[in-house]
Amino acid sequence: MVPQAPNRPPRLRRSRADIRERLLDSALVEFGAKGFDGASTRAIARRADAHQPQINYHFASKEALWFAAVDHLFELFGRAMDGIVYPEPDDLPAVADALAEVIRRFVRFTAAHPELHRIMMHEATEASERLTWVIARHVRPFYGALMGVWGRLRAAGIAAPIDDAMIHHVLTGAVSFPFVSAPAVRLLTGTEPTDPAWIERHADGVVATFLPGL
Amino acid sequence: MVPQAPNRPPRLRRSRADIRERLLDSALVEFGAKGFDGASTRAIARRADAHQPQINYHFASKEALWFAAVDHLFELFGRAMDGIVYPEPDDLPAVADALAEVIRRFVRFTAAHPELHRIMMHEATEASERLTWVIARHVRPFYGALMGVWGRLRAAGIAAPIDDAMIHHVLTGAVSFPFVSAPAVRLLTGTEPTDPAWIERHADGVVATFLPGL
DNA sequence: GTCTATAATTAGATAGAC
DNA sequence: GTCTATCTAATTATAGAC
Repeated sequence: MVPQAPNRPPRLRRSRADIRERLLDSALVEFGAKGFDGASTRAIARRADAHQPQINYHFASKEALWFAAVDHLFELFGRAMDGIVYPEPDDLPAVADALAEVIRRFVRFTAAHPELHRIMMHEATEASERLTWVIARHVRPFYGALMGVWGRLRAAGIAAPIDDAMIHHVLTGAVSFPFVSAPAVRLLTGTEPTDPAWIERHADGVVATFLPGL
Repeated sequence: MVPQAPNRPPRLRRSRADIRERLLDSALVEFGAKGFDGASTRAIARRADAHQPQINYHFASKEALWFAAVDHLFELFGRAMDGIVYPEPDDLPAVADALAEVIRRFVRFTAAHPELHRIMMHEATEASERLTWVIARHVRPFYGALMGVWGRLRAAGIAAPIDDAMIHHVLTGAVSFPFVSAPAVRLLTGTEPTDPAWIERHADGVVATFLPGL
């Protein structure tokens, strides 16, 4: 019974203050690529250059890590919408301009952070506590804001003829699917959805299509 | 050493000729809800009222089951498009009518079989052999057909101003996202995406939005 | 707080009785 | 072809040295 095996590799200690943030970023990529069940905590830790048990140390569980990572990402999304000026509801052309700006920022954010809607897509295919939580906490505010103006924009002939109850998901699908499916876009079209010109063309197209009366 | 334990449950034999098809249908639901990695062969077998090893008997592996199930589903999709009359390419109004009919059938099929684009979404978030295979085998033909007419419809002022390289994914996202995310739609809007009236309103909205010059 | 070791569970696949 | 039992590997989580 030797107290220390002779050829055990030396214990490397990699102390870093930002390990929590690195784990959050890594979790977003892995959850976005594989979904909650498909992603493994080992892969998340490896990508963050950490050890698997550190996830249970810095977060309570795999699920707690998921909630923290999604909170973090929606915080970034909210920040991307900062500074939008919401005009008087009766000034419909100004409302349309503001919505166009929201759509453009939505496109750019989704291009920069495809993980958000990748995770939403993975989750939205099946009812779950995680889905209920993310919708109540993060999605409903944006849905409510769009509901408040879409009907009036349609009546004024500015917005495309899509039902109020459907516009949120139709618009979200049109905006985010090319970035969520970026690997498929590359295979199918040979174009690069992270190219800035690609992103702006996509934003122009979506705005012109969904707000044709602008 | 008793040759037969006394209280072992009796061996129930459930022989069914349609077990292969039941496994395919079950696999589509489970792969659609959880993705390839998240779905378990035990859950797939349970839903088909079969035993887990029967998957390895009737199919070579979990992956072979995935390929067979996706092949089966795209076969149904192709059948849903049967009978579409493709007019002369120069008769643009007739081409637009045909495309509108394709979109309507696409909407109805996705409503009836949300598993197809659920599986596509799960797969498209990460490059893989499965993604490469399904795009080359099943997606590219439809992409090619749309490419052939979209530019001319745009030039004629019939189609919405979306780039040729983007229209496939923008349209697919707009059509399928509400059905792929049906659990989210129910939570967020309180409406039911499988309701026939809902489906037709969605089809009308997408056709009018993407083919405004019709 | 980081690390090794491992417990407890579950995964896909296989062997062989029936 | 169906079924029970089981193998091997991978999973999340925990215990305890450092």
